[in-house]
Amino acid sequence: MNMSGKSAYDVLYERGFIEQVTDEEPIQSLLEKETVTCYIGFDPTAASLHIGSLVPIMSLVHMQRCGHSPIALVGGGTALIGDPSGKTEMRRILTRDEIDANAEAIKKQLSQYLDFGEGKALLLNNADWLAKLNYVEFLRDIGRCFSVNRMLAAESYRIRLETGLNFIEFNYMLLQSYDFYYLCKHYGCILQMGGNDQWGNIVAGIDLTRRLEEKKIYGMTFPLLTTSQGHKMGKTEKGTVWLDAALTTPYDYFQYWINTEDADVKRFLGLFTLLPVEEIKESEKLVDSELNMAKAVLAFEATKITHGQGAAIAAWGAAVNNFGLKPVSPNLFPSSSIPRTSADLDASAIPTVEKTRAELEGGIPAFELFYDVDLCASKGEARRLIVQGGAYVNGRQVEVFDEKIGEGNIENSEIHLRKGKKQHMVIRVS
RNA sequence: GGAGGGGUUCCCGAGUGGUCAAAGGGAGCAGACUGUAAAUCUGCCGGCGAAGCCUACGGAGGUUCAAAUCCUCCCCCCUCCA
Repeated sequence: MNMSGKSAYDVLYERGFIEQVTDEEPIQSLLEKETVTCYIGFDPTAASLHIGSLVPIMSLVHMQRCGHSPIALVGGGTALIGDPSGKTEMRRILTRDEIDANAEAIKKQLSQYLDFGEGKALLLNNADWLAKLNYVEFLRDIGRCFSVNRMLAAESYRIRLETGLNFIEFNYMLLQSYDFYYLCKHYGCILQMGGNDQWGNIVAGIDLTRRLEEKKIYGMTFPLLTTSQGHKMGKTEKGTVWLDAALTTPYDYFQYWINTEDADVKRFLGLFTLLPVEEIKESEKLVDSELNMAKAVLAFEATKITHGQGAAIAAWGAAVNNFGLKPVSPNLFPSSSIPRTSADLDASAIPTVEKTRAELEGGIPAFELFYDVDLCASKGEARRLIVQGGAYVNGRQVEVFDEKIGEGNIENSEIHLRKGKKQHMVIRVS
């Protein structure tokens, strides 16, 4: 229970986290009355999590805030196998070293969201127990509890049966089930949560634990997010939106969220911010372009959670500067710490490259410059951009593809480049 | 192990000797319209400052003036049989 008197179940439910639960009533009362240890697995298949993992992360945050005891399980062991759920193709099998390195990085990342202080939350790696398993013993003790018939009926496998599924992937379910059993036995974990594609794996773990321990445990899944347009979350022109500031800058992260489609704003505020639901409901009254204020708050709060208040303010400042973002009125989202005036503007988050005066001497053809500062992936693309009228220098459209940009364009030691309406780049001249 | 079908550009997918940087769709980029939204319409969509050249149709060789297309070997995937 948190201060508001809401149980974790209520919180998760009203914020839109819950897609399916194994047993609604028992889970509700459990979360109301006891300190529940729950877990979610995170795949260390990359060195950073991306926003696809944000729903699970936020769910653990809420669990912790409500006084429960989350376990974030890094799947160092299961990643050696590769989860086939929701995939149409087998994924590349990573080496042990790659996975270990990724697991380490992900641990650090999760620490930004959850307090792993003594007794508050745990961060475990299933390689610690899975890697030690003995094949024959495992088959005898665990394998015998699984019905191949039932496994084949699982949604996650059925899709793959059409294109092919090999034995290593087929075993993934057993290992994840074993994780749940292991965490239940050794850590008292009785609830596993995850994306809805994990339903089959979660249920299998519950069955296994019932058979081995005669203990009833539970599962909860989250909706798999797509935007209202059915697009996958977290993909932009620059690729995946990562949680690591080195891979996706706070500025780009902020931009990703502020570009949320109208229809998704309310849902996303519930899932990706910690603002009270009552305030989020208020935002329903916003119509048309007023909705952009709610988007600004969403972007600000989401950036704050991942990158901190300072980075969020800087990203917001850059948005005010570049896009004329309007301040959010004080009576909207009173809990948000978004700046309400542009008085103390900090635009330092605009992407910047450094150049010396000497480099600009004589001028650089515009298309080369756009390529050089990474606004365009190739010179050809830069040429097309300019020809199509999408390139700007200090707000002025570039008309000739090889127009020389140089000292003459420096204003206040800066040259401001823009690609289309949204992508800005400042050249700071020293 | 045997028989058959496949592996094409970011993804799906057409192409089966020159007209192929490769149809079509999706994604993406830009423009118009807007509200940094959606929808719609238009243009673009391998690289190189033009001609032209280079790189690309699983991998390695070969045939040919010419190969994504034909031949040989290899790798991988699927289906049926064992």
